[in-house]
Amino acid sequence: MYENQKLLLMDGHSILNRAFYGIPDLTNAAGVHTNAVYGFINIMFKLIETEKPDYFMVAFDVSEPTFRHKQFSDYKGTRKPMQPELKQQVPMIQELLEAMKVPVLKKGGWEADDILGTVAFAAEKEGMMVTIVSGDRDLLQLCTDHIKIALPRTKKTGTEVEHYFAKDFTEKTGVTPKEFIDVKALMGDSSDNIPGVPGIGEKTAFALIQKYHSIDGVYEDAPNVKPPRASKNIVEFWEQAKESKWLATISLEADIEYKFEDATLEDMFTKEAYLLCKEWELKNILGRFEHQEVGHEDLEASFSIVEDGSKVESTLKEMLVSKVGFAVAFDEKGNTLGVSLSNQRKSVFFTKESLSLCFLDVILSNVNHSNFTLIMEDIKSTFTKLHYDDALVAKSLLEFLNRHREVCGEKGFYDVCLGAYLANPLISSYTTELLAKDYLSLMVPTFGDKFGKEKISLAYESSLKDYGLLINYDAYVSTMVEEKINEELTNKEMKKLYDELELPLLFVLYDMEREGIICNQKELEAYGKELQNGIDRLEASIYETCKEEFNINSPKQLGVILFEKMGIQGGKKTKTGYSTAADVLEKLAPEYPVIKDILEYRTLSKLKSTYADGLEKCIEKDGRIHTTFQQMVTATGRLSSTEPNLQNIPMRLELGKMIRKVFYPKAGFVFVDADYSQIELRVLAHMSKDDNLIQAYKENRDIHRATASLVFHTPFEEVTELQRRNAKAVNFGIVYGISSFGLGQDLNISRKEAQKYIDDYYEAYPKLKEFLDKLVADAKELGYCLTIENRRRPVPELSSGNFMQRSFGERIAMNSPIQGSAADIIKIAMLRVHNRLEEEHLESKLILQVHDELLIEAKESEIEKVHQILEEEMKGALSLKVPLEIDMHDGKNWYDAK
DNA sequence: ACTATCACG
DNA sequence: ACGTACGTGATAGTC
Repeated sequence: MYENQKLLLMDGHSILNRAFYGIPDLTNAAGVHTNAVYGFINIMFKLIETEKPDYFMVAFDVSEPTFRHKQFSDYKGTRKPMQPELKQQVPMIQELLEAMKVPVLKKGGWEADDILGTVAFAAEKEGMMVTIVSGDRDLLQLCTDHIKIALPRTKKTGTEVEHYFAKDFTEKTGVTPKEFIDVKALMGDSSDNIPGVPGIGEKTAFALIQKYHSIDGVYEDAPNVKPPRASKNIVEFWEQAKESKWLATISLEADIEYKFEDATLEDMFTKEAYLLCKEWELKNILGRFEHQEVGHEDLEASFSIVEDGSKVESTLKEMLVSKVGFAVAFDEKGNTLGVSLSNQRKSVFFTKESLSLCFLDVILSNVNHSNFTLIMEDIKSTFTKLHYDDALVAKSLLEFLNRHREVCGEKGFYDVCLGAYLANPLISSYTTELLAKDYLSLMVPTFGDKFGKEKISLAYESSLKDYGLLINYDAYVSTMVEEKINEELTNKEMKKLYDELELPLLFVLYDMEREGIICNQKELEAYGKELQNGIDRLEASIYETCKEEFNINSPKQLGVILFEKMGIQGGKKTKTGYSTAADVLEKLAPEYPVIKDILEYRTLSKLKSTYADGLEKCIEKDGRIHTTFQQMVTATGRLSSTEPNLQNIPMRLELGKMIRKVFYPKAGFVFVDADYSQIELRVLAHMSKDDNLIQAYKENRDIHRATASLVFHTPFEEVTELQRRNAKAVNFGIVYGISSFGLGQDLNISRKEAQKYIDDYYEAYPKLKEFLDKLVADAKELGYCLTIENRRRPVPELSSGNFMQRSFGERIAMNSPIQGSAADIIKIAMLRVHNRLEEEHLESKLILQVHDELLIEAKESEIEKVHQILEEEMKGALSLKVPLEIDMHDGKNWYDAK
């Protein structure tokens, strides 16, 4: 009666264990650890989706000794006792499974293995196909032609599952699953306390069983068994071998009661299970309940696709009566494939064929500056490419945003991703799926779900229905999520940050990206050639000294040459080999001249590959480089710059700094570069209210010298260069969330000396310690830290049980408010500078931001005004307890302007 | 895809 | 006793 039905069995403890170690610690608001439960359920759903079983059960051990292992106090042999965080989750998962009406099989005196074996073989006898999911390879002895063992492996890229039928197992190991028991009887297994036969390891055990097929076979032919060690021991330890086999054998006759009828998957999504998931805040899993309860059918029925251009206008009129969600679809080349709008009740995808030139203007005239909700994720990638991108709609969209920014900046336009970033900046990408899951508990299909690895353009051509569905989801989710995010930002008192800073800044960044910066290709090439000469020279010299040619860029090869072949002492080991990092090598340089060459080689090849060659590839047809400023990447609120990164152009060393000469303004213009002077320390002075620090800045003293004077009890005028340098390092350290080890490492002094510096520092600035301690204490209590402008960063590391993680959290709690407040300040300045340039109708443009620095391409006739604007808006961005100072220079290129 | 290294603030 | 400075991105080598 069960012919061809499918049974899925899970090894409860083993999968729970996998999940626990594979998934970072998660807790709900009450502090209950949930990572293992969460991971377990995900693996479970994944297997249910792929295996599509008719019946499903989970087996657990009972944590009391079983009769097979009764001689040992711990039921799992020599394994360490379970961590409390994991142990707590055993009853939790069982409760959840029971709530989902999944039979939980457990029985005192039997291991989960035995239960799985017993049920699997009984099911096989009834004609079923069985899949057993476990993290434990011991189960492999159970696989047959109808019983499959699935071993999930948690990788960073997701969970992958290995499948074994009997033939797969035999192919891989050369023995049958049954024979594998005999292999274990010979080799033993310390984690299961199976002694095995001394002197027989894995290799020998497999070889013997491949030949003899059983331990009895080996025993009977003992005199001829090789190696001699095995020949002798199989006789001498024969009783132990038999005992081991018994221990290794999974019973197929466990005394367990079950009914397949109780194991149907019909009603897993019960109210009880829903409430448990809610209590444990397993939001991701809650989405599946919604999926079940609401059903996608109803929602997707409200989605449609318009292909006929003549229907566009009338459809729009129908839809644009209230706020709409908006999403643009691009193919892999950046061509526009269509646009979706959603007013929550209806979502419509307009294909590219249906779109008219004035699509957005049509919207505009109809909505009369109504609200827009955008998933900017889809749009931002085209920001930079815009200048040469012909894509009709993308261009008009951006022009639309650009032209109507005053509307957009107030209440007409909402970037849900940007909002979600402010609410939680730790997320790696703000996709529709994620927003839907987090804010709507709605599971939406991804492109990968529908099309796998297919190209986007092909998906559009071949299956418009499914493709349009995805984009309709984007639009639908954006409009649904906007309300939630708005509410969240209001609760967190971040609406001002969003409305008045981040959203308006989006347009400033867009303008900066579009403006770009001239980069002279010929000069860059010439610079690259110079570097290449140096590289060739150094390469030859290094090969000669080492008497061998090797890849100097390979840390692995370099490590072997230096620390093995040349026998250089002091090689610090890393996970993979020797460290060849610059700070390690530098300490060895005086003794070995070749190391100096290697370091110089490194410097030159870095400049060549990343800057000379790398930047050249980024020069666009207009002769300019258009970076992308990422607004939703950093945890602290800073911007980042990609493709290329223009925020890490060399500066510290002269040779590298020369690259800046290839960046220059257009004819009739000059660069004006202004950077804040020690903005982070000034922020610290302000936030900590430390009188000495404030005083020093009010008097506009050399802060590092002043610090040295206080720390080393030396009159200000008599501070030595070394003292100043050390004090500077301490100042930096404070901003980073100081540790004596880190400071010691940086200054190359002992940890003890470093600690003394820190103690003296805190004595010099007494309120600082108090303040930094409070930052940590507050962050521990709240779970997050805040900047001056109420920008928030959660610090989950602070509640970690791991010392290292927790210490990291403490440093984050000290650093993020400082770094983040500095980011707040320069963002305010950018906005104000940009607005001033526009209001005063200047042709000068803000083109770059480098964390504490702004670069303006200024018209020669406007230099004075630009100076004034930078001066006023940067200094006046916020009013702190200390003045904000800037350094400002003009130049005919970026080098000269610094 | 991950690691080591190094460029910037 | 633990083993570290904070925040980024690009490249080359290795698996």
